[in-house]
Amino acid sequence: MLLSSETARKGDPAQEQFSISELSQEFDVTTRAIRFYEDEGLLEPHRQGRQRVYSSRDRVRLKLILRGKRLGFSLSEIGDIIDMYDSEPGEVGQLQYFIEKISVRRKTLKQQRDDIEVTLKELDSIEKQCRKSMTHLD
Amino acid sequence: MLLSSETARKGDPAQEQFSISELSQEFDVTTRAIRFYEDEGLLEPHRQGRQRVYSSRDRVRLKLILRGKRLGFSLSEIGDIIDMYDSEPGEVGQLQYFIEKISVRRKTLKQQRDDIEVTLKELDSIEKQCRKSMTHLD
DNA sequence: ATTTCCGTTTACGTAAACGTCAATTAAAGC
DNA sequence: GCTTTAATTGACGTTTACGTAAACGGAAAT
Repeated sequence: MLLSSETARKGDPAQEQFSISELSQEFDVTTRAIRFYEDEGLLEPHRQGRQRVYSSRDRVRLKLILRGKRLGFSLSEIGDIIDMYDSEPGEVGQLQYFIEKISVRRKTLKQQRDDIEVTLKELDSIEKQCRKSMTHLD
Repeated sequence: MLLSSETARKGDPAQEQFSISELSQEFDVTTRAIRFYEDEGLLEPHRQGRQRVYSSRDRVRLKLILRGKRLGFSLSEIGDIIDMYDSEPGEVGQLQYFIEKISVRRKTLKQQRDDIEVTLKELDSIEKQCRKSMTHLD
């Protein structure tokens, strides 16, 4: 036994490999979702026969996808953005595109912050009213 | 002419009335959306004949709906929340529900903040690389 | 041999939040 | 009186991001 499948997979840190269920568990997404991202062109893992084998690069891309989602980007926007991580950093047009997207998102986030603050203040006042009327009933 | 329709509508500040298109323009939502909110039970304006007439209270509710949306709540959640603004502040269960929702949203927002920071840092580094390679070509 | 488990493909289903007609009505301006 | 103009109702269409079920394939465990 020169190389178990384990050592073969984990030997070189830059060449780790992952199954779809491993990634599914690690990032708490369904395998269905991961395959869907592939359908949408956001991932293209290797195959061993028919089975998908994900490299650490694929894993990073998945991370980026999920982060993009949390930031509110659509999958197609995420596709554009992720591809830019791979592309030569010389194409200024793409950089511009990226910067614009980010700036729009930033505005949304600020608006959200303001909204949250207002809402929390109102929450406080409602809570106070509530406690007031509760002690009133003692 | 004792009361023009204008003065009748704007006379008492607490009894202002609005048409669907006025609200639509003020808040930059389509009339379709406003009617949809009504279908979902989030608004119930009066009628003059068949036409919808919105009170300033309806207008406030619409504001709350839109803020809720910006905060990422679903329309049904928004419905629950808005109703609480109207309900007696004695029902603790509802308050509890509200507080939980808010706390979940708060977590999401923090996560978004972190994601944004990471992304912006990466953006910076990409930008630097780009400028570097540009000057390199001079 | 067969159950079990993981994975694959294909395809139809779903939920949310409206968009987009089409047909109708009603009011307002000229 | 006639025509814009604003509003209504009803119904079907649309997009995104998957869920879900069916049917099958290979490998491993019993």
